[in-house]
This record gives sequence, structure tokens and C-alpha cells, in this order.
Amino acid sequence: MTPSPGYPLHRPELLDRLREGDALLVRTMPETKAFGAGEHVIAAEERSETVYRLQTGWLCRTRTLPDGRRQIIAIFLPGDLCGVRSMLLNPQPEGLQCLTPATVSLIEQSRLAELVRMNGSVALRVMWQLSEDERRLHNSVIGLGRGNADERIASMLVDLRERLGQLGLATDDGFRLPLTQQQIGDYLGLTVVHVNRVLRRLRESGVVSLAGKAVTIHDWAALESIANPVLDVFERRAARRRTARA
Amino acid sequence: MTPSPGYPLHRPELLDRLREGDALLVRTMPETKAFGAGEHVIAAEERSETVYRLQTGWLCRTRTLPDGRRQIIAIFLPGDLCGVRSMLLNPQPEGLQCLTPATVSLIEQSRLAELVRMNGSVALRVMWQLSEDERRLHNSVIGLGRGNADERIASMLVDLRERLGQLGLATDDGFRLPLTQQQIGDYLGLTVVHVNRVLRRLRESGVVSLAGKAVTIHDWAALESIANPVLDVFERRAARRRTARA
DNA sequence: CGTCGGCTTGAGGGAAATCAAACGATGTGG
DNA sequence: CCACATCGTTTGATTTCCCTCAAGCCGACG
Repeated sequence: MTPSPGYPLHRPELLDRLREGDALLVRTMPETKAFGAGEHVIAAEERSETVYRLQTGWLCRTRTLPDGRRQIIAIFLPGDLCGVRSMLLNPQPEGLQCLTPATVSLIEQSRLAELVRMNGSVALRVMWQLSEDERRLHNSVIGLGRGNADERIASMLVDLRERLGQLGLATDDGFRLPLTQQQIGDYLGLTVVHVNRVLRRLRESGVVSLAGKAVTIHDWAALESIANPVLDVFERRAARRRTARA
Repeated sequence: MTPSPGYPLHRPELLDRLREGDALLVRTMPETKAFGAGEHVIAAEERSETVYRLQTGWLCRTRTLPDGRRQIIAIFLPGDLCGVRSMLLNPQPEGLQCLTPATVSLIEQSRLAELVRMNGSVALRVMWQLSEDERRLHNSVIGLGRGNADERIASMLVDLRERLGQLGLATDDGFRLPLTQQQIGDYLGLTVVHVNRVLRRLRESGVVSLAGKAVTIHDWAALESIANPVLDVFERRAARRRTARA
């Protein structure tokens, strides 16, 4: 559940402290809360004095436009810290919503701030989260701004497979993807209809298949070559490792 | 040059400390460096142990895909801190490039880290920057994922007008926009050709005109109503203030 | 004076959206 | 237990927004 080797981090010597910080944080967040799929951990425009650490399940940041268009801005997996930004910017225009049933542990912002001040490892852990969030947002911007539908879908699969792999939640050739095609569309800036068509093409060309919630990657090399242009260095490295193994 | 009232910040009582932190930071960054338009402050994939505070000019984060497609991920204006993330993730896949001639002041990451530990106001200043960067990235994701060309251009203009206004670099009805149409396209995920067409339409309908580098906003209400769906709360508030005044 | 970068406009094409409808699984209440 | 509603997926037909390709224009600059 904690950052592990291979994670995007340029100074491996920090890894131990990062884990230490995470462990310490978890220990000081005994209170947990459970949510059902679709529930809001924080509603849009709602004030929140709490920072969450996702323990199980999937969360996302979403924004719904006045006319109903919807965008999933980021996807959070177990281990991620959510809501650090709200320490300064509150309420945020975005909601934090459950994609699956989820459990989170809680900490008051003020308490976390204090911990960060007192303990360098916790500070490192928080910094790493902010840094990682930003990396992912950059990648989203690249994909949405310059990627076509195929590239967006392929890179999403590569990215999620890598993140889930770090958590021990993926096998060599697949993982569980608890998103509806509508939600995939909302994440990638596409319509359901088009997501469906792209997935069909990928299935028919034997690259990946999505049966229900189960993703199976049949041809890593092909998937990587589709996603490649919009991957960042870290993702590309991870994808190549996969390709090599297959 | 420092964060001022009206800035996206939910606790106005922090404003003074924020300014204090910024002032302190500036005082400990006596060394400055000048760059020409187009020059790279940090090249893509280059290691950097330095954090920059932009003093004058415009910078941007960019990524160029292997096949030449280019995306401007973020635009930085005077007062912004750039490169904080590189403390943990280094080198980054993105470059930091000058959109205009620019001067920056420098500080070593390690020295900044120490300052942050020692001084709460500086820590606040750094946190605020991270928070603000993320807010802007969220907005980019919304615009790129769900906005059409008109909305993207209108919201860019509203956003820049607001940020420049805070810096005293905009008048009530306009500002200087030192971007080529190509760069606007790279920022908004559009082609030059299309940017040009949208700008023409906006000009012909008497909403805004871009003559050379000078933006003049003729009809705030119209611009706001185009941009509105993809604006966040803060931008919307700012745009309404403008509309009311005009 | 020629060239180069940026702006502008036209014609045509294509990727993805929209509109519309059917299908299968799941659930549920009479 | 079956009729029926709901939710997600799938597919077809049509439209539209934006891209691509192409070329002309203008001002700056050597």
C-alpha cells in the first residue's frame, strides 16, 4: 500500500523515509470511514477540514459543468492522499467521489500540518503526493490536449496497470477496472459511444479485451506502441519492462 | 508582484503571511538570471537542483511528443515559483521555456527546503504555489476535456486578464498577450488555423480583438457567457466583477 | 529585395459527437 | 416467477467541429 521501488522518484534513497512517513501517517489516522460506490466523500463546493488517505477502493475528483458535461480530473487508488490542497483553497469547485465502495482514513488538516512541521518523513510523504498528483495532471493535459482517442485509452490502461501493479492489484496480463464506459469517457474527454467503438477495435485487433470489469492485455507491445507518444518517461519505462517480459 | 486580495484563497487572514513569506523568499534570492524569448530555463529531461521565481516576463511548461506534437502545460507569470516539484521528481519530462524575454531569481532546492522548515510563512508561500498550480491544471483539464474551441479561448482570456490584473499588468478592457497563435494553439490543444478562425469570429462579433500582441475586450458580458461553463468559481467571480463594472 | 516568421483564408477530409434504438444483465415488486 | 424498469453496453446513421493541406499576405529584418 505504500510507495514501492520503481515508483516515479529520482532519489531512491528517499524511498525508506517515504515509507516511514506513510507508516507514521497511517498510525496517526486510526479513524476510518466507509462509502458506497457513487457516494461523495466531499461534495463539490463543500468545505472540508479533512485530509483523506484512501485505504481500499477507487476515488476520483470530478467536476460537473453547469450544463451537465462532466469531467473526471483524477483517479485515486489505495494509498493516495486526497484533499491536501484544500488546506489553502477551500471549498474547491471539484468533488471527491467514490468510483467503487471505498474506505478512507481521516486526519484534520491542522493536525496534518502540525505533523508535517514536526516530522520530516511525513513532510516528504505529503510532498511526494503533491508531486505525483502534478505529474499525473500533466499527463492528463498532454493526453487531452494532443492525444487521439486510441492514445488516450491505451495510455490510461498502461498507467493504471502500472499503478495497480505497484499495489499488487494487477497480474502480468491484466487487472480489474471498475469503471463504466461512461466514466472512462468522462475521464478521457470522450463520449461513451466513442469509447465503446475504440474498445471494440482494440478487442478485434487482439490488443486488449475488456470483459465486464476485467481488463486483459493480450499484446503489450502493441498497446505500448499505441500509447507511446503520450506517455511520460516513467510510464514508458514501465511499459517497456512489461513488453520485455511478455 | 505578490499575491494580493481577491486571489483564490479561502482564508484572507493568511494573505499577510503569504506576502511576508514571498518577501522573505525574494530577499534570500538575490541571484538573478536573464533569458531571451524562446530560451529554455530548464530543458526537457534535464536535471535541475534549482527553484526559480519568475520576476519579469512569461514562462511556460512544455512537452514535445516524439512525433513533434507540442503541448504547453502551464503558463507562468511574474511572481510564480517554478520547479518546486523537481525536489522529488527529477529530471522531469517537461521543459521550462521562455515565452518572452524573462528574468528569474534562483534558489537551490536544498536551501529552499531548509527555509520552508525554518519559516512558516515561506512554507505557506510554497504551499500556496503548489495549490494554485494544481487549481490551474484542473482548469486546463476541464477545458481540454470538455470545452470546445470557443470556450477554451474565452476562458484563457478571462484567466489571463485576471492574473495579469492582480499584477497590475492589465487595464480594465485589455492586456498584452505575448503569445503567437501557434502558442495559443499549443496551450489549448488546437491548431493555429483553428485558433485564427475562432479569434476572427470573436473579433467580427465584437467580443474581443487581438491586434498584434494587444488584447482588447469589447464585450465582457459576452466573453464571460462564452467562457462561463468551463470557468471555476474563482474565475467566474472575477469575470462577474468585470462584467458588472463594464 | 528576398526571405522568414507569423497571420489569414479557402477547400476538403476525418475523427469524434450526436441522435436513435436495440440488447443483455440485474434487480424488484406485484 | 414473470412482467417491468433500470443500467450499462453495443451498433448504425448522420452531423459537426476541428484538422490537414495549400497558398497568399504582411511586416520585419538582414
